Amino acid sequence: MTAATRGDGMIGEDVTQNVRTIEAVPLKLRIPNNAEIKQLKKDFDISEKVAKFLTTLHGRIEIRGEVYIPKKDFAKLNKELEKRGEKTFANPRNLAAGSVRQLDPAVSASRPLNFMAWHLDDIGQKTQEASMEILRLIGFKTVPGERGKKIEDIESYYKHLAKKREKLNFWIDGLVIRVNRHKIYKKLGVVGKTPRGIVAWKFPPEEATTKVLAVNWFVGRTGKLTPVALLQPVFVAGTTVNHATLHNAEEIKRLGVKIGDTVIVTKAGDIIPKIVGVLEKLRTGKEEFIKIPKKCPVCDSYVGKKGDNIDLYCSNKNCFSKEKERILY
DNA sequence: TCACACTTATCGCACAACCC
DNA sequence: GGGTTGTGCGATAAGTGTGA
Repeated sequence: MTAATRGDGMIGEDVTQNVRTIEAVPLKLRIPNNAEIKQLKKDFDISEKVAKFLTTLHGRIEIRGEVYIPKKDFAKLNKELEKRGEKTFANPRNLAAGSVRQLDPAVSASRPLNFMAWHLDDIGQKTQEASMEILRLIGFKTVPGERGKKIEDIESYYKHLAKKREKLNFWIDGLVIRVNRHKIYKKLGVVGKTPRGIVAWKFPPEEATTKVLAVNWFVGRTGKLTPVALLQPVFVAGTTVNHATLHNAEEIKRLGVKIGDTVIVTKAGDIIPKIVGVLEKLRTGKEEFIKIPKKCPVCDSYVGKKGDNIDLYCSNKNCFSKEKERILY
C-alpha cells in the first residue's frame, strides 16, 4: 500500500508510513462474499469483469478520500494536553494535515486520525453509487450522501445538511454535487483542474466583526501593488485573523472602507479572510481615508496603471520587492 | 465569451539554525 | 541539550489579466 497527499494534483508527498497508522485505513482489503457480489450486481448493474475482480482484488486499485479528526476526539486530545500543561491545537483541520506529514509515524499514530473515502478509480463500475458501495464492501468508511434526481432534491438535501451540520461528528463546509453516471461524468470533461461533473456547494461562511487598524501596500513579483488590511485580531472559523486582502483601489472604493472602521470579516472556503462589509453606523468621525500610493512603498519609484487595468504597478524594473518576490516564486 | 494562469492571503506544522 | 526563531510547505478561494 502506498499513500500520497494531493499535492499540486500531479505530485504529492509520500505519507505511506503515517497513513498505515490510521485504523480506518485497512492494511488488507476485505474480499466481498458471494451474496454481497450478487446483491451488488442486482442493485448497481456491475459487469462480470468487475464482479470477478472483487472476488480476488488482485491488481492495482486507487482510492481517494479525506483524513480527518472527529470533533469529539479533537476535544478529548486538547483536554488531555491542557491537563498536562501542554499547548493545545487550534483546529482539527490543520492538525490532521500536519499529523499526516509527521516524520515520525509514532506521532501520527498518537493522533486520533480517521479516514473517509469518496472516490474509487475506474475498475469498470458504472456509477458513483456503485463506487461507494464497493468501497464499503472492501473495508472503507465512505462520505455520507444521497442520490437526487432533480435540482429540488439537491436543494432539500443542502437544507437538511445545513440543519444537521452542528450535530455531525466532523467539520463540514458544504456539500459536493457529482454526476452519478461515470459515462456522463467523463463526457463532461475537465476545465483546468476542475471536472465539470462535480460542483461544490458551500455553506455561508462564519462572520465576525473587527477593526481596520491600518492598510499596507504589498508589491508582488509582477510589481502589482496590493492593499492588505491590518486587522484587530479576531477569531473566525477556527483561526485568528490578523490580515485581509483588499485586492485593489476599486475594491476599497466598492466597500467604502476607511482606517478605523468596524468591518464584517468572513473566510472564503473557511480559509481566506475577506472583508465583506463596513458597519458605517459605528463610525465615530475619526476614521481616515485609505491613501492610494503615488510612489512604490518599497523603492519609492512612481506607480501607475497598465492601460485599462485597475491595478497599480511599480514602474521600477529593478524594484527590490519585485526581485525578492520573483526569487521566492 | 470562455478557459486558464497568476497573484495573494491565511494557518499550523516540520525542520534547521541559532542561542543560552 | 533544550528552547526559540525563521523559513518552507500544504491546502485553499477569489479576483483579475491574457489569449484563443
